[in-house]
Amino acid sequence: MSLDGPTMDERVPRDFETLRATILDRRDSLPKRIAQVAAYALDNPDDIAFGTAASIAASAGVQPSTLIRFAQQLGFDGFTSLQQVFRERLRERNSSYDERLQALRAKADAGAGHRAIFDGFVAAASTSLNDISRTLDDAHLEDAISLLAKAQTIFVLAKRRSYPVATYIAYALGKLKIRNQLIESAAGLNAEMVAFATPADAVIAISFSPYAPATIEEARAISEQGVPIVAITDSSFSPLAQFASVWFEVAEADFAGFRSLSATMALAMALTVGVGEKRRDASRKRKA
Amino acid sequence: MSLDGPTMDERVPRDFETLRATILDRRDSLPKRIAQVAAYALDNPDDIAFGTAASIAASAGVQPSTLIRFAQQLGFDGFTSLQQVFRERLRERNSSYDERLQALRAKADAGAGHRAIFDGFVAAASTSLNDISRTLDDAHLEDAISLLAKAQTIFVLAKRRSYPVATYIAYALGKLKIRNQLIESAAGLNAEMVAFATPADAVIAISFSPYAPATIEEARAISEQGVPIVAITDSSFSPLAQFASVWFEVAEADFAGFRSLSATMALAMALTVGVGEKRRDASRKRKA
DNA sequence: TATGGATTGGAATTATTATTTCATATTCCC
DNA sequence: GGGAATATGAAATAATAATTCCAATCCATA
Repeated sequence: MSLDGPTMDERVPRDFETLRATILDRRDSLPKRIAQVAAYALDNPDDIAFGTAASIAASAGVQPSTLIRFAQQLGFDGFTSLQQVFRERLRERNSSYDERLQALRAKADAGAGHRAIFDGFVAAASTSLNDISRTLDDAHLEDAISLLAKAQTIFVLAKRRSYPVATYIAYALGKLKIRNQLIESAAGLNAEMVAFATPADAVIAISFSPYAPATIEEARAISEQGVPIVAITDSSFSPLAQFASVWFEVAEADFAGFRSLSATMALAMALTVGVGEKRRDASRKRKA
Repeated sequence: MSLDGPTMDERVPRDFETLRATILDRRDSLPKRIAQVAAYALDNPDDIAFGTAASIAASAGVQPSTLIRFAQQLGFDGFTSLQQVFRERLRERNSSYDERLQALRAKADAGAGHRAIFDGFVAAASTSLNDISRTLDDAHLEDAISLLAKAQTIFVLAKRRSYPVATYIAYALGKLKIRNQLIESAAGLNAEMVAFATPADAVIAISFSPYAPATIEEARAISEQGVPIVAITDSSFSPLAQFASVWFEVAEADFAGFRSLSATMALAMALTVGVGEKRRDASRKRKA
């Protein structure tokens, strides 16, 4: 019999991800009942965090002592210390993304490698998504969709940083068979393209500070032709807000000098698919 | 003296928001020590969720019995049932986005309005971000960045759904003053553009199932010229994975038939900014 | 400033929960 | 198939934590 139990080189997992990896790693070499607990733990981490040894054991279909053996097998000295890891995970996850973002920025500045940069962009995106789901006004969304659903052609207007959103909108509208026109012209004919729009059409315009002058200029021109505009921008002082029939304020978090686009993307997709649905409903009604 | 204590009309708060409101409402009419607990509870909800009566009491600077009185004051029959509310809050917040996404899809299908569509896209984006932070391989990230940092010109290759990502990469590389070339040509000269690439350059190629044939064809051609490729795609069966020196598997959640781009975007930005940093470091070293 | 009621602190008590122990069952190897 | 090593179940035990109780204190009011 070799010296088993908590030997020196066996590191106790301190965070959930390490724990998860350890469990997955040993999964096959674990005894049946212990493996049963392991599977349950990974499937129901919340239960482990909050339950008592007895209640968890019952849910997992084992004895409380098996739970403790499972914990010891992993190097913890009891169920309680294993549970700490599951609780810490909830705390972490729940700690506001803003705080995490702060920490990540500091980390990246300190030169903590490229993973930190990646984490920063993920955090920025998550923060932006959280913000927009809190602040988006349902009524505006309805208004914008109604307005766009009535349009003969939807013009899509955005440059520079916002341009990727415009291309995705154009792609999605195309897939939904909704007539649309991305305002970009290699031949420098934007002004002429804009001139084709009529009040029966509509525009989705996207621009964030510092507002691309071309976007603003084209938005002004097009609004003067009486074409309704749905704008996505970042503040009520935005020049776009003045020309717009409906406008959305989207605050994207930034990291390393680049703003996230995730909130804008989500909104853009909701508008696009919303228009698609509205049109389907309308044409169904017309037939009936 | 009126009938105090747990009277009939005094509803016990079952969820955190109601509880919060109740506390805020009564804040002024509470005895000093109880108010002290109330303030602590709202400031440190996580501690209440996880701590023991004794530990929380110590942190809040009161006796354990005061905690229980606080709970009873609010209509609970003891500290334990008050604690349940704080725990439930963590569970809720943390309930996997996957489940929420399921629920939202059902809701949207049932025609629950456009807000449901929007929520669905937000949830899809969040799910994708969670997934990628779990699965991204740090070593691949390092490899890809080193490879791209050495390139004279970075070619960016993506069509259709992935095209927005390509435009954002091109924008960001441009802002960082890194020479790059987006492979898109209104004049149909893509093949010629591709032919200019040499082994001293590098490619970022992005394609998801169903893989745009043009992307695959161009990736093949360019890899045959000996140009190293960093690929972002969705499975190891992807044709892109074959041509790539380094490739990333990104699983984007979809909603209403459109996949999120948020994870891909985050990865793309990390690559871009990572390359920028690496180059700055390298040029600093050369000077020293 | 005296008095009654409300509030608080701290220890005693009770309840709950984790852990240990030991008998029994299972598995693996010779 | 026999026997050792390992795994499991169930109850006993130890530890921990919630609750209660009572004396001391505070505070408003007459």
